[in-house]
Amino acid sequence: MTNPQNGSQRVTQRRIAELAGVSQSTVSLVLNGKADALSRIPAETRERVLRVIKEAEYVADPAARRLAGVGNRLIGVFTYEPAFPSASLDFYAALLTGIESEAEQLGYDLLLFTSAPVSGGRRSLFHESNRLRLADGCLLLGQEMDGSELERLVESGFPFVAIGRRDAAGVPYVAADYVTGTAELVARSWELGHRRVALLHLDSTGESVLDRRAGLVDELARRGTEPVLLRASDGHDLDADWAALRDSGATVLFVEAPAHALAISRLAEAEGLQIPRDLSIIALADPSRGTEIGPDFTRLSPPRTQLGSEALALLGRILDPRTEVPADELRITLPCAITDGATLAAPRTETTR
Amino acid sequence: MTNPQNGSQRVTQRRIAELAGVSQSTVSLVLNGKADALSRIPAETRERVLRVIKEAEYVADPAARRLAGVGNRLIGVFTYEPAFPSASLDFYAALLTGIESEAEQLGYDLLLFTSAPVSGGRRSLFHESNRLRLADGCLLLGQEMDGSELERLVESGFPFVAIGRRDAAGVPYVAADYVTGTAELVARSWELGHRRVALLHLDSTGESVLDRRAGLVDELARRGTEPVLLRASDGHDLDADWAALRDSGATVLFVEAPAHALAISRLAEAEGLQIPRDLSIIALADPSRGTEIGPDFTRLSPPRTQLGSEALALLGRILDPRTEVPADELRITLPCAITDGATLAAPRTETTR
DNA sequence: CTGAAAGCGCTTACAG
DNA sequence: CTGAAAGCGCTTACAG
Repeated sequence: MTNPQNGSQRVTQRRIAELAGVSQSTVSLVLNGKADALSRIPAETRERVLRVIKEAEYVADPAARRLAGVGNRLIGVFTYEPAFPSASLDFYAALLTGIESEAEQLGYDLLLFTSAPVSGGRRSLFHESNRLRLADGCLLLGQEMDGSELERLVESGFPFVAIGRRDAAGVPYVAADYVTGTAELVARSWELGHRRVALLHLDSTGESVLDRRAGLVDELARRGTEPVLLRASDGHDLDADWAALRDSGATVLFVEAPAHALAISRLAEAEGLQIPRDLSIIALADPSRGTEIGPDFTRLSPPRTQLGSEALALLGRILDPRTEVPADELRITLPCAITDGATLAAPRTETTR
Repeated sequence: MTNPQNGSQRVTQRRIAELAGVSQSTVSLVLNGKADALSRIPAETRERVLRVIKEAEYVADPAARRLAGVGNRLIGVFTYEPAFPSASLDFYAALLTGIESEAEQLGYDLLLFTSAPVSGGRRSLFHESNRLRLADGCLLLGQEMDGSELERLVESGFPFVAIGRRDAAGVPYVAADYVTGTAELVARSWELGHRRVALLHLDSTGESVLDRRAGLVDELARRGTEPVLLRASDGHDLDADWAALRDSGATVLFVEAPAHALAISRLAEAEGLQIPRDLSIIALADPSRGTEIGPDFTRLSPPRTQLGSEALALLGRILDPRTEVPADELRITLPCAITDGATLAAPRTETTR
């Protein structure tokens, strides 16, 4: 079998140079020369070189280019969790759709860091920083990212953009505005008469989790009250979740994970409650496509595809030597849509406002 | 913004060498040396170097390694159609799941060629051959591949594996056995009493399409008959498909694309037919997850995740300098499962065998 | 036991 | 107008 060591007889610039009767540097110039340098090469020579390049089907070795100091139009994509197993696919698929289409637009290839050792279900960024460097820049995807790791990446000067808001200083990102979206849903509930609001949030200190919680808590605070239940849950102890919920006397329940919302709604119905007549439930993300069919949740719909494409577009601008991206454009926040579903209605006990 | 030209002050082997008080080549040796070369370096020196490497968080530049002639544990993934738009996602997702998990196992990163110009809905492989070379080897995914392009790739010596059977000489692949799977479904229909068999196949000369058709035609031939309808259709003119089907008098219809099967079943029901009482329908692939809910088709279930992981495993073996893959192991065929659904039953008109 | 040196294929000042 | 040369950061014979 061919081995990668000796790429058969790879066509190089030197070979092209021989064939065209010029020096290797002239070949390189014809390929990459800036306009002013190029203009000094007679059109005839240039065309001859180009013709030979075409005939020989020559293409520059990207590793050599990279080593010589130029970009390769290669964007790294680092996912903190494996992307394709169906569990995560629904989270990543829409992001990747946006990233891929933008990559096509901008002429970038994508480097997926799939080799990074997974410990505790998550990939470690810096064990992989070597591979990172193969790319011109990198996109970071994941619910939670280590702040000090991010700061170290910033410091290293390696160009990157995170998807999702990040506290760490100097981190460029494209994020959904969960605060406003959640607050808006709280406001809608309030207007329907809900006063007892509960939140089941993910057991994580990721910024997006904090944002959704802050959106809810702050909006209630503005109206002079606070949630009757704020509970971190990974959805593994549904009975405990349900008990806590019932004790709280909440009339509307916000649940961060759609699958979790579905499970809770099943539990509620098993106890004879009707949704939304007896209990309103709001999900803070779109359900995954592969999920069991459940109620059509009233919910937050983050613009995932757009997050992906905008993140790559931003990275593209950062990488473009011709543009200097103003600091205030390094952090982009996109509005979060609200999808009207069938699980939010006026509370039974407080219909009389 | 930092530009990729000057990786800030990247730590290099030279720097490590200075810090450890050894030469740069010793650093490299400690990092990559074969056992016998290494054994000549005193354990003390080795440990000192390793300690400095760790402290300085040094990682080798992959571009330089690649240029110096070693692999980068980088596998290219070339999809003839964009992978993530939801239309193709269901085709690619399972493959990518298998590929990703195997990549993790083997310690490979994945290079997605997303920049290749798309013309006529398909990417051109050789316009991209440059980028191909960045990877140690490449996986080719797509329904249809240009035979001469494949042969050229074989000839170039670049290591690759196609997913799906390919006629072109010398092409290593991992494929599902559509012939046997389809034949088995024909046999089942036959045993139920079906004698008038129709096939609506994709309008493509891709090997997998030909295989499914051959499986059906040959199995019928073995039983001394032939299909009453063999129709290429891309599903755009359903009425014509339906008319042809009705004229054929078929009692069982094989449809290659699940979405197409769904559309036809709708049409049949609209005309008052019951499935499978009045017409059996068999799909030759699993429906995509995102699709509308339809009948639970009796169908072929190609082992897509396994195809992905086996393809990468095979490529891994091809790339491994320590192993020589025997020629007869360069083409792997995996059995195609059959999923019992609710759309195959004995024909009404021929229940009396 | 360890280092100096060549070479991988490029790009880019710098000479002529 | 075009070429020789240095350099990118590595690996790997080859000297000592």
